[in-house]
Amino acid sequence: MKNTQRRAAILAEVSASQGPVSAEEIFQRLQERFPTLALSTVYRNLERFAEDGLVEKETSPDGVFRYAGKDDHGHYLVCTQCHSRVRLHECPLSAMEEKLEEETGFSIDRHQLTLYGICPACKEREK
Amino acid sequence: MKNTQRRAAILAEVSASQGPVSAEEIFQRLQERFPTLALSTVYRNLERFAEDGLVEKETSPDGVFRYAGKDDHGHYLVCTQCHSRVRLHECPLSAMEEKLEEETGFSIDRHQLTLYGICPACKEREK
DNA sequence: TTACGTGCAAACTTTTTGCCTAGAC
DNA sequence: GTCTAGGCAAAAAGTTTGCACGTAA
Repeated sequence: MKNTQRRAAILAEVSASQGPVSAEEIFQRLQERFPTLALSTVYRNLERFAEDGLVEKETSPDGVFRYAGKDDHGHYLVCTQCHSRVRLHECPLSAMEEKLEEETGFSIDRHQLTLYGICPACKEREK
Repeated sequence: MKNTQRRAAILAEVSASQGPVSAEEIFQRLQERFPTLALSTVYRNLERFAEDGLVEKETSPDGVFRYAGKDDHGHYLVCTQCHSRVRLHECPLSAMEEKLEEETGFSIDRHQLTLYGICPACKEREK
């Protein structure tokens, strides 16, 4: 895998992100630094990273693929209106994972959890 | 909500399915009974059912929307090597969501949870 | 110099929308 | 008879692919 500026920037952007990001989002963020960057390049690289296990590819509830750094273990509560996010400190899954490993035979090493809702500010604004 | 043959058939098809089904899948299954059925009708109805809480809309790991009976809320366990997936019927979050709503002031209405690990077959192969 | 990476445009897939007719109430 | 539902076709939105050129090794 060759080391190009764009490739490095894309990976850095995923890693620096809090929570999963879409190809489009990364594309936007890199527009300034790389005005000629193509969206297809972002897709191709993300796909490659996912294959090589550098990032995790997942589908978010809006139906678009999002990518997350493997070391990103935080869970978020994100507002579906203003996209603000709150990081959660608790994770209810560690207990469950052990039971699931027994039941399924998988070795579980990671999970991705994001909750969606409407934040207090947006609820207020709606009235 | 009017009661039409097609609408009833679509809902019945979701309910009869074990696990989530896509619009396309339902469309295929109803082709024989309703040769003139349009795919857009399937989409419109599924969307409507989801809004009214009759079915649950979810994104499966391949990126397409799938719909499941309301009582069939589930999550996926996916193998990071061969990408095989198992669907789980357990969800530890319903209990947690209520607590989080209190703590954060958000109204939580959905969540996305996927677990990653290595499946039994891949573990075997690794040896 | 060779092969991999990238931009651009076009293709593809899945989902949504508009418009007009058909059918439920 | 009125108003919702549905068929058809086209449009959107997201993602992938082919090709020619650029660039890392």
